[in-house]
Amino acid sequence: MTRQPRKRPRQARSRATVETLLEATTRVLVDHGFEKTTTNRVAEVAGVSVGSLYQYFPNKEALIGALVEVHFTRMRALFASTLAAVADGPLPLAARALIEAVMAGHREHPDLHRVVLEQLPRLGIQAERDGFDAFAVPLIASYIERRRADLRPADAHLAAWVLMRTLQPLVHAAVLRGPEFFADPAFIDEATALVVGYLAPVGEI
Amino acid sequence: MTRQPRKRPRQARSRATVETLLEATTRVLVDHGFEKTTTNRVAEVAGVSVGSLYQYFPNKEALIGALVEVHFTRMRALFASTLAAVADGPLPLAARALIEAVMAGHREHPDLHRVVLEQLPRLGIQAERDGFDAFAVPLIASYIERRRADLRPADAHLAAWVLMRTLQPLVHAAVLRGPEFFADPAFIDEATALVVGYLAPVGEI
DNA sequence: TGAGAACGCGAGCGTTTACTCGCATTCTAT
DNA sequence: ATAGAATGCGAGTAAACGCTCGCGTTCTCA
Repeated sequence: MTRQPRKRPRQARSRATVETLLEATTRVLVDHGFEKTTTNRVAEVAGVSVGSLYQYFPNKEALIGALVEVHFTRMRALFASTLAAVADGPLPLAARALIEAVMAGHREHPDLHRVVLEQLPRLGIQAERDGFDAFAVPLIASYIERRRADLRPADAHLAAWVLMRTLQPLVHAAVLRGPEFFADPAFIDEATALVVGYLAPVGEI
Repeated sequence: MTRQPRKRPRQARSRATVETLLEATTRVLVDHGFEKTTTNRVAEVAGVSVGSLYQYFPNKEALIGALVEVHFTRMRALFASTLAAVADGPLPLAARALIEAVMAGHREHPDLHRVVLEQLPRLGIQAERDGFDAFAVPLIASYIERRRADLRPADAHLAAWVLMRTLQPLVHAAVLRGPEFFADPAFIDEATALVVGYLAPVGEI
């Protein structure tokens, strides 16, 4: 159940082993899907012994957890820096920039994301995503708070939560739907409209 | 892999068995979670032999699939009838009614939904949800189409898809977050605002 | 250069779990 | 009443898979 490596790699040799194992995990996940991803197969693909695998990853979950951790860490950085950069501009531009940033963060390994995202709940990794929410929601909330006068939502925190729980799956759905859709500018337009329409003061009808 | 029952129950006795098995599946899922739900345990809880279980369900997946099927069937009916009832009224009322209907549909067995929803991808049931989308998206699209003059989206089908992929996870997230949040009227207000803001002509800012 | 730490190995153990099979029991229809 | 269909049984099988353990190899450092 522990997620921490049983042993930290100290020598260059073992750091390379860990690296190779993570790459192999990615490949196996993508090529064979989650079900068929076994520790033995990962080790085999990595050209490493299972025993060595278990020196650095206490269990299978930790292996995939490490991959997920990398993703969320990158997304946190990406999200925070993008928001900081656009926080003072007009809302539509800010929304668009954030959406594009999140999408860019998923464009790198779309097939890996597809497999892992689908299986997130299965892992103890619910916690990881909740962790991302715990990080991002306050950021968005304080953005809304600061512009309270220009925006509709009364409860900034609730609105931020709604946005997270709305955009995240929307982007994921777009990723799952394949690259040609994912890249479609019309999709980004709609996602932006969703955010702006939600935050902006009530329009007509 | 087949999802169809290996044999259809003909006598009252066997129909009762199937019913009992489904109830037991629900209970085991709720009480023990997905991981610990084994066919043997389900049979045991049902007070039925595993052998009998496999007479009517070709595999474990079919067992849970049957449960999911019931849910989606009910949701389709609920969704269609609600939309038909409010299609001619004002948008905010229609949106609210639909959201409330969907939420009502999840209020019945929230703990079951929690377990099953989390694990949907794991099953071959992606298909089931896609089936629901295939059913609901055209309905929404034609609603938008009909009111094209009063609404913003140019591409009705895309807009309908975005709404589906937005609201569904939002409601699910609310379910997962627990009943006290789920019942909160502020949440319904926000979800409604999301839909209305998205569909209505551009507001200010 | 040698001792001890770090690293690597992989056959195989132990457990879990979906699923089968041969036979017993109960129902239906004539 | 009875043949045959439907239903029910549950110990047992087979396969998958996470993970261990004992031992060999390579590195670090004084």
